[in-house]
Amino acid sequence: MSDQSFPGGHDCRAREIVDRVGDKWSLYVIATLGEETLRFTELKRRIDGISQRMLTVTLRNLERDGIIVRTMYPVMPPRVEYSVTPLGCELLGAVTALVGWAETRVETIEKNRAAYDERAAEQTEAFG
Amino acid sequence: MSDQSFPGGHDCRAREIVDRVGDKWSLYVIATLGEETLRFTELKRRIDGISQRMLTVTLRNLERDGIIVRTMYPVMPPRVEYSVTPLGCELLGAVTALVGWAETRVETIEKNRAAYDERAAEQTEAFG
DNA sequence: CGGCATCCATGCTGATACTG
DNA sequence: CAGTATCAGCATGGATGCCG
Repeated sequence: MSDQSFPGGHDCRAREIVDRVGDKWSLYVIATLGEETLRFTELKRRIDGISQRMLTVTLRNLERDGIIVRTMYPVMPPRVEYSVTPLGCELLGAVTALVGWAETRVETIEKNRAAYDERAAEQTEAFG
Repeated sequence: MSDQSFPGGHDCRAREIVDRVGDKWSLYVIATLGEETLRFTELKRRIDGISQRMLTVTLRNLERDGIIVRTMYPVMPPRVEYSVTPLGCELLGAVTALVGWAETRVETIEKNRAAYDERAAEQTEAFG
């Protein structure tokens, strides 16, 4: 129990990092930039559904963590490129594993959910 | 672009699953139950900081997905045990990888953040 | 193009109180 | 012990408008 730093919950700093990486958009930004360096607008186009604001916020946070790097070219119109750092590349592996798992298990989980909901409905029907 | 189901964002069902698993407490519940089967109160005690409500909510969601299983013994006082399913065990690997990465990189990331903030402060100082 | 500032809706979350 | 119910606060996130 003492050699496991995670479940015990002592290292809340790791906790914070996982929260950050696991927030609504970070995984997608990381995965998308993991393929190739992209400009802001192109990135936004690829992560469909993300708002400009959230892309900006997510990018800033990841940049601050050193997971991605922002390269600005002082030209008009502005040209800004984002790419993953070596640190971000490490993370990419874990992210891919997690997302890969989710994708292969989508069907199973949706089936589980449907079954669960059905059982719940039966309960309501019987007692509600 | 067509063979990558994740960054393209077509499979929003996987998206939903990742969101669920990546929410505030799920990772911790999964990781903690990954070690051993536990009762509600003991689980709450181990995941320090979680409220009773959030533990219940998180547990229900994970149970619905089939990631954990709930076993209730109809006795007084009530005895309920939670454990991970085989499906949850699969996830455990990815979770462990992600959290493991976060733990080994805590120092690096905090250093990155500090450096970033310092640069930001310099900017403010110079132009603000 | 690549942002930032503002406003506002949503909902996640925690605190509290109550139950079988 | 293992919850449920309710309420309130705050963070998250979207929409809009403006700027270099």
